[in-house]
Amino acid sequence: MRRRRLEPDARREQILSVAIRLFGAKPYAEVSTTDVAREAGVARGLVNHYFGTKKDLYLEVVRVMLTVPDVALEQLPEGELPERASSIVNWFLDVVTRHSTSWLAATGAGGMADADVHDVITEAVDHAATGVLRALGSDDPAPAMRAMTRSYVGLAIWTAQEWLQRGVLTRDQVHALLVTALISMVERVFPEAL
Amino acid sequence: MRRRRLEPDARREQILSVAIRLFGAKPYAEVSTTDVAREAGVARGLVNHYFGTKKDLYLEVVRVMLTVPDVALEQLPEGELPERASSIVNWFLDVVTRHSTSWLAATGAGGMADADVHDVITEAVDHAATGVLRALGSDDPAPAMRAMTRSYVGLAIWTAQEWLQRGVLTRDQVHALLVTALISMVERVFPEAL
DNA sequence: AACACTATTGGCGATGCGTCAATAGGATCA
DNA sequence: TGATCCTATTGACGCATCGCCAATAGTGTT
Repeated sequence: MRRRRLEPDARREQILSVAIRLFGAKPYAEVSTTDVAREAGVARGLVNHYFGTKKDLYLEVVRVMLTVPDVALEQLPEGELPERASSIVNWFLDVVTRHSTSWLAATGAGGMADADVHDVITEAVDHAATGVLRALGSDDPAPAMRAMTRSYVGLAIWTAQEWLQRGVLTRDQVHALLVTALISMVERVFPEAL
Repeated sequence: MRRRRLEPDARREQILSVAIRLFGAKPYAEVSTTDVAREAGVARGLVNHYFGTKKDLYLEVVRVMLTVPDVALEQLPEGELPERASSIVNWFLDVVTRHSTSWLAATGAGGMADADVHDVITEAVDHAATGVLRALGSDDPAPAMRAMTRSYVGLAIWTAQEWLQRGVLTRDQVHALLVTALISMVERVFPEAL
């Protein structure tokens, strides 16, 4: 058996891409490190060598899955609340649509839901909440306001899953629901909560 | 070793209660069938005999965890929308508070998030959505309306977790957020979505 | 007291994971 | 070009868990 020797970065990247594909297609428990190694054309021990434990590898995969280019977040329209809400929701739906499969795998069924994974997802949600708050013009919100925004992001995630997995709602309906919910939250809840 | 012989129902019940306790305290992967058997004072093979595979046992556990006495759902106040919304939210928060640990384990971190488990949770969410819709006086809603209500239940679950795990929000704030969101949804989204 | 029914046991085989000493690819240098 | 060194890579060992099934032993019945 002829073996090929790669730069550590390249090998790591290759194994990671295989893992992303497999964990995106099947749930955690149904993907063995043997599978990853075989598809990468590599000994199983090498996977452990680069990523430590299997859970560590999965955490890396989830991190990549949830990492999202937030360039678009920097250049949001200046208009009134409805315009800003609409555009941030559109941005979110675009992201989810583009990475739908891996995104569903990371947040919904197919994951692992252990404590560490939960932390990674929580961090991503918090990041998204920051983006939403910034889009609303609030750069340094009160803790309660930030917490409620995290809940809103949860609604967005949940609704996106409902949309993509069940197919009952149209994108326009999802958009309307999320925009309305966001505006209502800002107008009716935030003023009283602070 | 003296062994005790029980009625199948009793033995099954006993093992199940042990499993509920363990799966409520530790995530799926960290609970072995050996643990369950040991704590139940029983051979490991017996667990398989009564519940089949480990996942089957876990599914049974999640079902029990999510099963909720919906007697209170039958007798909801007759008042206007705000009153009805407030009482259904209160009912939900009461349930979550009472079964908080097992409830968090079933819906959030600590679970397994495989496809079958996801189905069980989805079913429970759908059941809760039915309750909400009934509280709103809608017994046979359009599919889109039902789907949006499922999303709302998702918001409620997410917010409850935010509340119980992070402790940033107070119960009153959670209540206000959920009631407002529900009313907004009914008033602003449902009329246009149908 | 002997029997029959079946709840219960304990061990077998398979699979997956983490680790580590041994191996060999390939760049460097004489 | 051929010897040498560094380290990327391998393969196997030990351990844990799981599903399965034939053997065993409670317990009510005759």
